[in-house]
Amino acid sequence: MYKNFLNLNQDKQKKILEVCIHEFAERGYENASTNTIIKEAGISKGILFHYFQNKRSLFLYIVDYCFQEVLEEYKKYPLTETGDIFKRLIEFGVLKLKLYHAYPEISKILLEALVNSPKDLRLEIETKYNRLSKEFLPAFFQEIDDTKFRKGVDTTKAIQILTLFLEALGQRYLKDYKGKEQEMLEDVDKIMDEYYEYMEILKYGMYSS
Amino acid sequence: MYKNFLNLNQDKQKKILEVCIHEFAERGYENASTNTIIKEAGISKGILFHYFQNKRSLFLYIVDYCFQEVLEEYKKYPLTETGDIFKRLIEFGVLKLKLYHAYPEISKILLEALVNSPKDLRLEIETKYNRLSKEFLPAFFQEIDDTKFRKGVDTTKAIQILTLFLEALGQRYLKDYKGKEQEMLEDVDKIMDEYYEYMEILKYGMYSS
Amino acid sequence: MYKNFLNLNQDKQKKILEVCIHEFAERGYENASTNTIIKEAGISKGILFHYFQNKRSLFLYIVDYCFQEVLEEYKKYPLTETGDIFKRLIEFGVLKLKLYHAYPEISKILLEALVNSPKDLRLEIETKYNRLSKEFLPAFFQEIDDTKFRKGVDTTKAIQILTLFLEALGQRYLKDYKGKEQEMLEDVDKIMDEYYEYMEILKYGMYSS
Amino acid sequence: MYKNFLNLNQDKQKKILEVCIHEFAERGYENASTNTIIKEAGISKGILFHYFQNKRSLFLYIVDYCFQEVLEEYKKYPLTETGDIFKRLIEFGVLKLKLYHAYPEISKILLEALVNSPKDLRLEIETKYNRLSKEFLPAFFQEIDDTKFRKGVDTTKAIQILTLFLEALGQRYLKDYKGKEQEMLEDVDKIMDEYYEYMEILKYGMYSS
DNA sequence: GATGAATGAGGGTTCATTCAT
DNA sequence: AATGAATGAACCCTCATTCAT
Repeated sequence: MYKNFLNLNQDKQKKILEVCIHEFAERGYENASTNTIIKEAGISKGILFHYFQNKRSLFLYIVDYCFQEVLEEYKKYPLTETGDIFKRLIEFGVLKLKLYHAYPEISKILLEALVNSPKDLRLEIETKYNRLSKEFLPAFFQEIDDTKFRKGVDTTKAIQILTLFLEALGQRYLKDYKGKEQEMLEDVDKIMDEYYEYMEILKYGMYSS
Repeated sequence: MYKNFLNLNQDKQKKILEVCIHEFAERGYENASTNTIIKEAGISKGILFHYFQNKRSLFLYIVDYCFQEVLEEYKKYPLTETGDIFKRLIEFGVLKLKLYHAYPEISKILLEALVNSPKDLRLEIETKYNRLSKEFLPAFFQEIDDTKFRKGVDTTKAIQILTLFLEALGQRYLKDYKGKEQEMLEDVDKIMDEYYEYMEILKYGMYSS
Repeated sequence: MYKNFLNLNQDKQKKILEVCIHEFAERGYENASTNTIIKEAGISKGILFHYFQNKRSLFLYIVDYCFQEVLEEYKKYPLTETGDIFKRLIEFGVLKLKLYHAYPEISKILLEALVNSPKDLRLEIETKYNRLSKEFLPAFFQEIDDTKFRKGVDTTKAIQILTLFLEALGQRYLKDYKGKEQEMLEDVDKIMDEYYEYMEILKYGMYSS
Repeated sequence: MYKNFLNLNQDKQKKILEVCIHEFAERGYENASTNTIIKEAGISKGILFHYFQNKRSLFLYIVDYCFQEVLEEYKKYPLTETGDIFKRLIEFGVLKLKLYHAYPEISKILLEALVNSPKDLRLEIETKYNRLSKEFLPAFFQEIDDTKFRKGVDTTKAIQILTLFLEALGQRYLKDYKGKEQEMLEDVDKIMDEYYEYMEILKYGMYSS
């Protein structure tokens, strides 16, 4: 598939990837211009289409690459809080936000690949996403100590709530800090405090004591 | 402004609106093609721009139309639960979900108009949105009985949690039922039950008794 | 030909003519927009093309009208200096400039009709121009007292020189005062003085004493 | 800048230049059609804009090219008469006329580029023109022996007259010989004689003896 | 006579993709 | 492997002109 590209030396690959990520992040799939890409990567029209058959497959490659990239980052920071789901979720939420802001372009591509691309692309990417998250997420919750939940609380439901809520909260932060990545990093402590406050309320509703 | 269009007989208006909504929903503002629109609506290039001066103003009209459309639907279903915020939110969440599924394209346009359009368009739409939601939302929360919250719970924060959570839950349902609008309507009771279960947990964490 | 238009009451005719003159003067034949014309004249698309079959013939009508208009103006100011060609030419030159500036749009149309229009239009207008100027110009020089020229000076040639020179001088003034019609009218005396200076030199070369 | 175009082989460049010159000369900047150009040059839409970024810059290139072309022609015929301004002007006038007729389209473009183009284009071209004419024109008059003028004659005014007159005369010849370039070249001697006659009259009015 | 809705060709420009070199 | 010249469809939009009313 992409072997022509993968045979390139690392530096050139890196350069091209960076340019593509930048362009796709900034302008979205359809508006991204292969012309801009080759100009900024300093490569020729022909060779781009030699590496990646067409724009579509180039984009799929980039999305995949971004995926792997963030996954590896996630793996670099193993979550320490194992027993207490609330603490773990806060850790996870903050990590996510940090990664969003450490790799804003990669994050933007991943977020928007599922929203702004043409239908067929969207579908293709969606299936990959789903496959991956099915492998990844269960591991996250497997060591949870579910004896702490109060009776009458369906643990799965509770986790659902927490996950969904954190997802939504994360997105709200993302929106609020859009274009102010630096500020966000400075506010990490404040954000974590907020996470805690919210979690405290939820915890009260779920835990037994 | 749009009088040329509004003078048209209802059938033709409907047809054109449907085509535009479909195109803008599927491809977004920038990638929507006026060529596709005229082809599918069976009208000429010239007349489209006779009705709506340009693509931009066509889009604004469509967004406005979508707005009115959902607003009217909302008004059709006045929320009955007044005192208990949890019940009211459930009602609201389910209503929202129903509307999402009854008008998936309209909903998509409204959701993405504020996210994926070029900056200037976004700003123009945002101001309209804000004006409307300032009229609409306060009424929603004004009669809430906040004595019911337990001490130590910041009412605003609590409402934030509920709103965010419902938003996220709604989106998950949306995703799950994508393309299966009928099933969704049949499952409304099941969904409401789920809403209740989730809410019960949250309520426990927030209410005093 | 234009009888539909000519049957209109004078006010309506006037209004339409003014609008057309303005549009054609400002934007030239090809860039002039019949849309703009009907909008500003407050008439309908259909009726404009009912009066004048098409844009081409509308333009020809306007050019003709402009022609008649300036010709009439010329006739209003019969040149007083009869014997002395130099004085008459100065009078004529200044009159011309005044008319250019009294009717800048009409003048612009006439000037540019012969330069900026499509080839076939240009040719058609040119023939009319030539026919008219052949009737008009000889009268201008018929009462010239040619005994004043010094021997060896071909009177016809001399008049050619003067005519050409004045033409060129007039155009230079036109260019210099482009967009500053008011200033020009204020400078009329200064301009006449310049005309005199130039003429004095030429006169010295042509007259006998 | 125009390197894509300049890398073309001479024949193709020539062909495209000719077509562009023809189109711009005949229809002016705004009404010239890039569609017509590509059709007549037998090239594709894409490649025209690959050579020249856009219509504007294509036009600027063409104007520049025309400029260089006539300048080179001027240089081929160095003016021999140095002291006597009259003789020199005749030489110059005739040369100009010859060039007008040898390159009617190029001449038309240069003449009208400064008159009929949109304002911003005009300004850009004007600055280039001025820069060039400031290098070129002074040389033309610098060796003039102005002691020959009779007292009371303002040398500058005199030269103004001569220049303006020649300009006007040239334009009349141009008009007379329009479409009959061959005849004109055959009549060069007759024309020069006429120039002489005219000049003789003017000289008499300006020179002292 | 008078309207203005409707047409569709044409405007300049950008684009992903191909292919001879 | 690598280049970039070349293609032509597609982009939004404007236009003179027609014709049913």
